[in-house]
Amino acid sequence: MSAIAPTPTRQRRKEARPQELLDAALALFVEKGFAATRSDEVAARAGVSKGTLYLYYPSKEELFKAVVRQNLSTLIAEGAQIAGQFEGPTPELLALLLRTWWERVGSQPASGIFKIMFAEVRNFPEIAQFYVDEVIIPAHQLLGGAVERGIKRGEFRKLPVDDVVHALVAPMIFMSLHEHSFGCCPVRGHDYSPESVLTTQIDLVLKGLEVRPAATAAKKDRKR
Amino acid sequence: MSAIAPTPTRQRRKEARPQELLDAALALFVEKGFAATRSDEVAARAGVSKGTLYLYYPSKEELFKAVVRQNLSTLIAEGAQIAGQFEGPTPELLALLLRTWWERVGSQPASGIFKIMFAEVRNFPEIAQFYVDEVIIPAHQLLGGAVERGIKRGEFRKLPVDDVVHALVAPMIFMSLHEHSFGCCPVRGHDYSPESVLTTQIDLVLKGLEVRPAATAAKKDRKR
Amino acid sequence: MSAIAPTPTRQRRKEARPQELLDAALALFVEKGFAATRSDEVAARAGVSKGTLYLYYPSKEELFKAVVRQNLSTLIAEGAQIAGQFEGPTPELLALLLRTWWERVGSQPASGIFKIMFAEVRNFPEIAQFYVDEVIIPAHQLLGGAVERGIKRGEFRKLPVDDVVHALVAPMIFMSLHEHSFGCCPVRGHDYSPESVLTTQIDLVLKGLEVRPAATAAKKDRKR
Amino acid sequence: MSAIAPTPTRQRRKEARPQELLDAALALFVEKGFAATRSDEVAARAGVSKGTLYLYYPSKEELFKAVVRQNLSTLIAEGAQIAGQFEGPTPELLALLLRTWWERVGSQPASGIFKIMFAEVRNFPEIAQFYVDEVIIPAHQLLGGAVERGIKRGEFRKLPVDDVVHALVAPMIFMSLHEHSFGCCPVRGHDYSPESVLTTQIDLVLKGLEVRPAATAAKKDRKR
DNA sequence: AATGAATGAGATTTCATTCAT
DNA sequence: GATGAATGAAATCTCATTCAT
Repeated sequence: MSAIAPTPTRQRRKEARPQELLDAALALFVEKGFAATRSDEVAARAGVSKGTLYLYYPSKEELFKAVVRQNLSTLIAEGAQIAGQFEGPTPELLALLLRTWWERVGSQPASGIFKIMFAEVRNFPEIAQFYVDEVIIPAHQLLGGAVERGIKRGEFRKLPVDDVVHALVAPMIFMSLHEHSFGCCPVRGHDYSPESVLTTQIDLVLKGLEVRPAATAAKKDRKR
Repeated sequence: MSAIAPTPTRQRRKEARPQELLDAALALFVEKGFAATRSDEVAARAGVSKGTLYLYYPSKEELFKAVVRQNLSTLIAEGAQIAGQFEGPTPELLALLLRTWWERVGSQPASGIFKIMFAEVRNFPEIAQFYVDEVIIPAHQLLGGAVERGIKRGEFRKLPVDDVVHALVAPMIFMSLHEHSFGCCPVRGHDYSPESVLTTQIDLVLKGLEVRPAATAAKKDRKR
Repeated sequence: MSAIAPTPTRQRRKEARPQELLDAALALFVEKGFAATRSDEVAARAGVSKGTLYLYYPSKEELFKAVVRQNLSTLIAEGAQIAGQFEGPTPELLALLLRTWWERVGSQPASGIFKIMFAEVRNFPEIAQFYVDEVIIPAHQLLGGAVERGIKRGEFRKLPVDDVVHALVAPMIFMSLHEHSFGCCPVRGHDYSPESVLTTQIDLVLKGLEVRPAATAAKKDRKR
Repeated sequence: MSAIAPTPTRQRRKEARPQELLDAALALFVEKGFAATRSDEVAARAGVSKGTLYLYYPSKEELFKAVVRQNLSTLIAEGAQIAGQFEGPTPELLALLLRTWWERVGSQPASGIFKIMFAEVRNFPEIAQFYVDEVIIPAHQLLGGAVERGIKRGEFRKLPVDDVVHALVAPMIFMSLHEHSFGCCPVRGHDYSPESVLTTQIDLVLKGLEVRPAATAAKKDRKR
């Protein structure tokens, strides 16, 4: 039909290979962990032979690093997208950031990367620093910025910013971890839909941040 | 001197063996993960030979299960201790529960069990159910009960109990995970002391749960 | 200009290919040995792709044999050149043969073939006989003939011809072997120029062969 | 019978293992070369399993080095023994050194080490230096010393010492190489007994070294 | 009961060889 | 003819497990 000759199969596949291999590896690493995943499994899932895998990544460890890097970049990119030129009230900004994060990251396959990180960083110190620099710090800056904005604008109480960020972030990532670990084995008797957890989490934290005349309960608690 | 002959070293050690082995195994499994931990390392750390390990546990997998089971029991026992016959206002009860949990569990070595669980459950399905039944559900019942108490007594807003529990629990466990993963690689520029995080988390959530006349911000957020 | 069209590059190279491949292979086999030389290295050094190599030689083993055969032929051809219609005194003939051999063979890259032969014949029995028939025997005949000529003409003592040939040949080839093995790693403190070794070797052996009235020392030695 | 309990089989074997493995490895490395020898072959020949080999030597390369070192040390020790307190005429000393070397080294299995060295040194630079320092240099010093002694005592002509040593050594080692390479494939029609070669070599070289009034032939040869 | 030498299945990785383009 | 992506057999090495002492 077209005047352009069709890309030859070989070549088309060759270009797609790295991505196919990384996807296969991500899925398996998330499911079974790094050590328990065999090289041939990754190759098989990507539809190639064992040897081909080593044509693209010189060792299983390098493959692992490539998987982490590729998916972290995505995370970072998402973060940048999410942030930006929001104009309205800060509570709405925070709600938007958390919801968007869940839709774009937390509920996507790439969120498996969190499970991998927690499970394996201690065996890959180079990656630890990488992750801290490229994910944790930017994420904290993004959310920390929003919290500070709320405090400055008098919308939020004056609380330690980093700790608030922790309280915001932890339940989100925790949900991802759960899905990838206990996901298959539902906690019977519990109403555990991410959607609901998310909504309540936002409600709760925003209320907790809200400035009000009577803040007696918190003071008491402070004394410790 | 005493009429009681001193326990011979051999025997004394013999009785302590299982515990020593489990402790060594826990430490290593937490540090390196199940697959990456070698049997001889465990034996060496427990001060016995490889062969001896197999006298007590018939396989590395069984050793792993024993480690998890033993430490889950500990967790459960801790849970029971923490709960109890509290009489005062519910916010104080919740604060007490969270603080006690952190002191007795989260900040202790045994908290490494959380990291193990997330990393390995999918490879040990039998354990998954075990953990759900023995840890997740009891913990949720404990905290869920407290939240419900607060709602019934008119101290807390009516929010979905399970979701509130998630918001309470996640940041706590998340801190444990961090210590065991990125602990060695501090996030420079961030003020991340568990003590501070804990205090803010309690303050934030209790404020979020508090009943007040004007709850406008939350309503707005709900619409989306 | 010329009526003859210039050979197209492709074709010109095509004809040169086998030689280029054999040269590349010889160099690498000499340097690293048969097993440690990778096919792609040979191809790369010859400036072609791995696939092309297999268009010319059906396997690495056949390539090896071709390398040996081709270079053995060279050795043989050299042998023929060296021999010839010499008329003068036999000591001079021998000196000439040894010097010429060193210049034309021993000091040339092709001498690497000796290293290969010693290292690999036992893995390639077909080649062993080939080498014996085509190199060792002709060489021995050539030198043996010269030695016999000397004995017959009364220039040399009556010594076992084959053993004398060994004493003539060994130091020469030994030098080649050294260059290809320890060449890169000079024996400090030793004066080891091939030129000097060669001169002394000729001097020594010719003196040793020389007929003289008093040959007492040698007789004593014989007794043992 | 004896009061001494018999060494338990396990332990007895354990002590013998390194030697058994080194012997097996030497034989196979000499026969097939380093790269072409498979680890399990070595293990099998030593009567143990693959895994056991790695209990004693952490890699095939280390095994190779151990083989070389063990056998070279022997060589050096032998050299030292042989040298020493010889009192008689230098020609007899040289003859003794060469004969003893052949009996104790050249004709023994350990002589296979020479073949290995020539074939593999370029791939193991550390070993190259080791060999030069521990074998080549001591050997040259030993023989060089003897040659110098002869020159000083007026028994030998003044010739470049290092070159003479080369002429002495080369035919001996060359014989070893031959046995290990073409040994299985005799050069028909040639009388090639080591004994005979050795005798002639000694005769020839000692005559060549001998001091005599008329040394015309050598002078002529020098001119070129 | 305790040991640690021995085992061998299994994992990673390499590389000669093939074959679609 | 030429290419180089793909293959998979084979080699090295690891480590959970056994068992003679």
